[in-house]
Amino acid sequence: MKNCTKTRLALETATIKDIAKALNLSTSTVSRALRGSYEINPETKRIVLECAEKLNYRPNPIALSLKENRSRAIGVVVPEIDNPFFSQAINGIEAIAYNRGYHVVIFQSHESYDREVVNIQHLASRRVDGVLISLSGQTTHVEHLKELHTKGMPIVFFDRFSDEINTHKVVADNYQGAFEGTEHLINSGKKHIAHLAASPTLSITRERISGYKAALEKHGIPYNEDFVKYCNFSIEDMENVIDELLSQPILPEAIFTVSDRLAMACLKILKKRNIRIPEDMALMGFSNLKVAELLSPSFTSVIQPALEMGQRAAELLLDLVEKKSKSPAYQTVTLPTELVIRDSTKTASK
Amino acid sequence: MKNCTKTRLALETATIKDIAKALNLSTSTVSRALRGSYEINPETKRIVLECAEKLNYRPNPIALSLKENRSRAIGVVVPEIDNPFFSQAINGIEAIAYNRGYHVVIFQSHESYDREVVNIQHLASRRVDGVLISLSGQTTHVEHLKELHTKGMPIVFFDRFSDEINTHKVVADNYQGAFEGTEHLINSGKKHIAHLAASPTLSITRERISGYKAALEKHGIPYNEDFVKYCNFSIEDMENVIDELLSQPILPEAIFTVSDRLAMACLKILKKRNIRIPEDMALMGFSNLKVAELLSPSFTSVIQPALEMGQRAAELLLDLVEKKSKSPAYQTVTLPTELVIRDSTKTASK
DNA sequence: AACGTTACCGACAACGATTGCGTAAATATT
DNA sequence: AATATTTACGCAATCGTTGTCGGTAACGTT
Repeated sequence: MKNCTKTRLALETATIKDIAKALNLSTSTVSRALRGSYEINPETKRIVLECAEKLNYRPNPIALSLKENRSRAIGVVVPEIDNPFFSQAINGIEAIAYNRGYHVVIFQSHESYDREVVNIQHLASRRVDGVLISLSGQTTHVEHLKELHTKGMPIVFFDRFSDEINTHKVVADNYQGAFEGTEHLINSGKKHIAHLAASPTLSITRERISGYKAALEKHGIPYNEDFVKYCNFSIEDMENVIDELLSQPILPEAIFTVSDRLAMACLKILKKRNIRIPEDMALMGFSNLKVAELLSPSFTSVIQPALEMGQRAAELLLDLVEKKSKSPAYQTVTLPTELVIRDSTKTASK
Repeated sequence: MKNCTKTRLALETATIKDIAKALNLSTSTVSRALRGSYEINPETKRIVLECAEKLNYRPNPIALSLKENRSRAIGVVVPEIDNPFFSQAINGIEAIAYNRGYHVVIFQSHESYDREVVNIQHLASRRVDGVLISLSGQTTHVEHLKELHTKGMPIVFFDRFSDEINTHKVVADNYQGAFEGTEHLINSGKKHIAHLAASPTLSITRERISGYKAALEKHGIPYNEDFVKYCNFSIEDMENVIDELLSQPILPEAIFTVSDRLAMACLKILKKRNIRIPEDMALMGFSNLKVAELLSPSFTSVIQPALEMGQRAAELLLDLVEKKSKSPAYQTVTLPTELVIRDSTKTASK
């Protein structure tokens, strides 16, 4: 009967015990009443519900997590939040997670392998129910993930994956996107087409180069490896590589960049050098910039469905998390890209 | 001695109990050994540490959370992740949280009051240790936050705050930024300057309008309320409002937009109408777009230190979280903005 | 009247970790 | 030698919740 006024450090929330005490019931009964168990008197239920309402009772998810050995949270590891592609993907992830009752815990690898490993360790010890990850540009081996995966942690890759782990993957059709993009440049009359690639260790890089090569081959244009430049993600490195490309004996007529940041760096340097786009040099990108059409000149892009990729990946992950049956029917979802042609590749010989 | 092979649903992780069993010790001893308690035999410690290492023991943060009534996670509520300002801010938040041992749980309000309320409820029941929030454009009252706050939940506002809650706030110097921006337009020879504002309920909106008015007043330009337009955040609404502004009897010579999305929408519409920038109309924004300089024309902006705002806010929040003393010396941190002048406001009469 | 059914509810253990308290043995003190 | 102290560890409670088991009524059945 005595109302205990315990002062906790943080916010005090009513527990099932408080309700039990107030109503002179056992915690078991209260628990069952709250979950609507059939073996509780409807009248008792009513009273319990009423009291719970009055005390503003909220079940403690931490206690539940401990009991059920699940956290109802998923971890997301991306190279950089502040990158339109990833922030759009996270938007999609959050949407799905949200209405399936999960929370999203964010980690950034900053394109660093070491950070990625630490992130994974955190996620593991955090007991998230599953992991969505897009690999860092530095990542060449995935033992850290493999260990987690064999231990039973559901993992789904999106965009940047590794073949060494057999699980769901959600990717854009990088090959086709690069093929169409390159073909568009070719159809615009360009023969010397450079390809500014990201880290050579990434799956997306390889796929896009394949598409690029295939388009060249289809149109009988010889492949020139001097026209393909890789770079990691530091600003200086990007600018150096681009400078290097533009200082070659044979200047390309077109540059196909495969990331937003590369595209921006490239545009900046070209402008600085007073190279006219698209007259002197056509430019296009694998881009998720919403402002692409407002750039100067408006930017031709192969657009990836970032939001949808996030959604699909989250759905697949949560299916894995909630699936009791160990059905390893792992699939690779390939989403179509879209080529949007704008001014940066407009052919002069119109 | 018997090695129990319990098969849990998810990943099996060694617990303190497993170590105790393997070493024929009590869990208390193991626990103390792991924390390096002075009252444990150094030799015993060694053995325990060794065994923990071998079993790849990781303390269960959920169990700790339950015991200590804290989660070592902070909740972040933003209107939209996929918005450069907020993704940059989250970047800063994640950086600080990361190296202070906290995790970041993300929520989006999508500029909806209802979503924001639900988010707050989730955060509360999730038992995060603190909340960082930037209010939604629809939010006019903050009872949901006030309740949480009076219950003891540390809350720190960044960018969009409410005066009704007495706590730390981290904001950009919106007044000064708007003042300088407006003055720049005036100095460029413009007299009819429109101000495209966000939701009138937001603190940032009021502050910026104040700065705008003050600049007008300083230069003896009468305030014309037809030149100030508010809009919420739906694309249609934005375009309607802009269309409306551009269809007035007196066309402004310059538009000062106060968000990235508004600036983009505005730029788009002006281009569609073949209104030349800056000849027919100067344009500038309160922007965090990294590509602002690459837009067509390059975009004059008042830049907010988004990353730093996130960092400062996270620091203040974690200080609150970890502070034992209830010292309500709440402060409002105002970070300076920076006016970057580019082509979109270049004066023709140079 | 004796038994079996239901309906309803409580005690207890468990999830993983920490901690106050107790206590045995080993050592030190007188 | 008797006592006091230290060393090193175990027991049990705790955090909030749920599952298992069990129990007690009230009722119906023979």
